Amino acid sequence: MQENLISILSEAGIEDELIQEIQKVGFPKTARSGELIITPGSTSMHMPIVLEGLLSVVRQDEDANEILLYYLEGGETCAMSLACCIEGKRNDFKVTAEDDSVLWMIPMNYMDEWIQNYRSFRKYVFSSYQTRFDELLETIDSITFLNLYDRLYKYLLDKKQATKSYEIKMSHEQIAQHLNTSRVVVSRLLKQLENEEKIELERNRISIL
Amino acid sequence: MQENLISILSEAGIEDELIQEIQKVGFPKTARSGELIITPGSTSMHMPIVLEGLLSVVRQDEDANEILLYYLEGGETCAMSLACCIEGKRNDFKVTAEDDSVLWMIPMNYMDEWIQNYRSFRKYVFSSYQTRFDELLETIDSITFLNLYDRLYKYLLDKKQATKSYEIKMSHEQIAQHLNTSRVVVSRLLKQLENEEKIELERNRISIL
DNA sequence: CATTGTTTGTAACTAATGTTACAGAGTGTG
DNA sequence: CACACTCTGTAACATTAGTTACAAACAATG
Repeated sequence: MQENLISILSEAGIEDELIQEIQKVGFPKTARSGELIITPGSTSMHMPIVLEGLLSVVRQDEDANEILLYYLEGGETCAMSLACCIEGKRNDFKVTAEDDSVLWMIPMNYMDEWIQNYRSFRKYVFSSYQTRFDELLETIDSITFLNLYDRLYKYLLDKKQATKSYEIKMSHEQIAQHLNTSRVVVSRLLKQLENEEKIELERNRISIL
Repeated sequence: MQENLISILSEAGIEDELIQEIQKVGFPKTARSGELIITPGSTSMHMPIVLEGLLSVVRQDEDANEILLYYLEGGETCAMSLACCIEGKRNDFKVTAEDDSVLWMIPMNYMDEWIQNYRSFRKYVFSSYQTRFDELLETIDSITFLNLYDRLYKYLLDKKQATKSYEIKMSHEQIAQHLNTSRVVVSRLLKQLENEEKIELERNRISIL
């Protein structure tokens, strides 16, 4: 686990001195698949870096309707937590473990200092922001320019890439939530995808062909 | 114009030394209402700061469908240009003057140095990023959770706030483009808003009541 | 293996949004 | 004022997505 952290940080260009500090002040956190990591309305005191597994970041409205914003994969961090903390704002999103995952939690109060003192960390944080920004734009593209059929298929392909597995283990209901639509609609379109031989359907499992 | 720049920057907490440098290496640019400032596919060599007026930032897909992402008002800057430049990527959005506007253009090659040397500038850039991030999220909320009627009304109220005028001088066609829908649909819903006495319609003009 | 809860399939219907077509009103210009 | 052009209103229709309702398949558990 520690090796994982070190390799991730040094690959991101973080210098040894800072890596040691991150090891010292941070701590690991494991989450089982499905576990809620950040809830809307809370205030983040830690910035999580994903060491293993996969997290989903989901936006919610007042009526608890949801939409998937993006995934966080190994090596990535939650720029939004950072922003939330710097500005002292509440989280208005929720983060869930999509797989069994391991995170490295860094207390927020070190952030400002490190951003100031370490060029490499600055770069890491900036580039995280930028990546998230790009992904938000891609999400906007999907909801704006695609119909639900294409959005669903793209969703499946994205998930395939994020999990590096052609098998998606989810119920139609769960998918419907990520796309902010209803289960019946998802079932209908999935069946259509199956008829067109793009996927195969089983209970709690979708195979991408 | 210069006074405007100085007051904006010092209000953002930028120190005098840097303000002077920004004045020295930058230059003003005026744009008439409707003028295109950044086109998709181009590479930005300058970061624009809005001194006067109002810019719109619009996302486009391959078929030239569009959606408004957010406005840039006085004092704000285009974080996306910055990101584009740092990563050397193409712009995949377009920026248009919504009113007659004045910008201060800063050559990109100073950015890295200033971010490194000036705490205040770092903060300014970070906070710009954060503001844009929040606005993207709000845009996602609107597209995802609102029906077109509510989205349109929110669009009008947002525009009212951005221009500080209860009169919106646009054709239905222009509004339809910002919302990625058709003119006929916008006309239909505007008429409904008028019947409910929330707005008044004239040619090329909508009054918010 | 009976019971319960979850998941999926499907039909029938409703609502929202998009499209096509056309008329009439307003504006600018020679 | 005649003409061309843009903008708006509206009807009729098509398509997409959302809803309700129900049955059957499957899984977990005692």
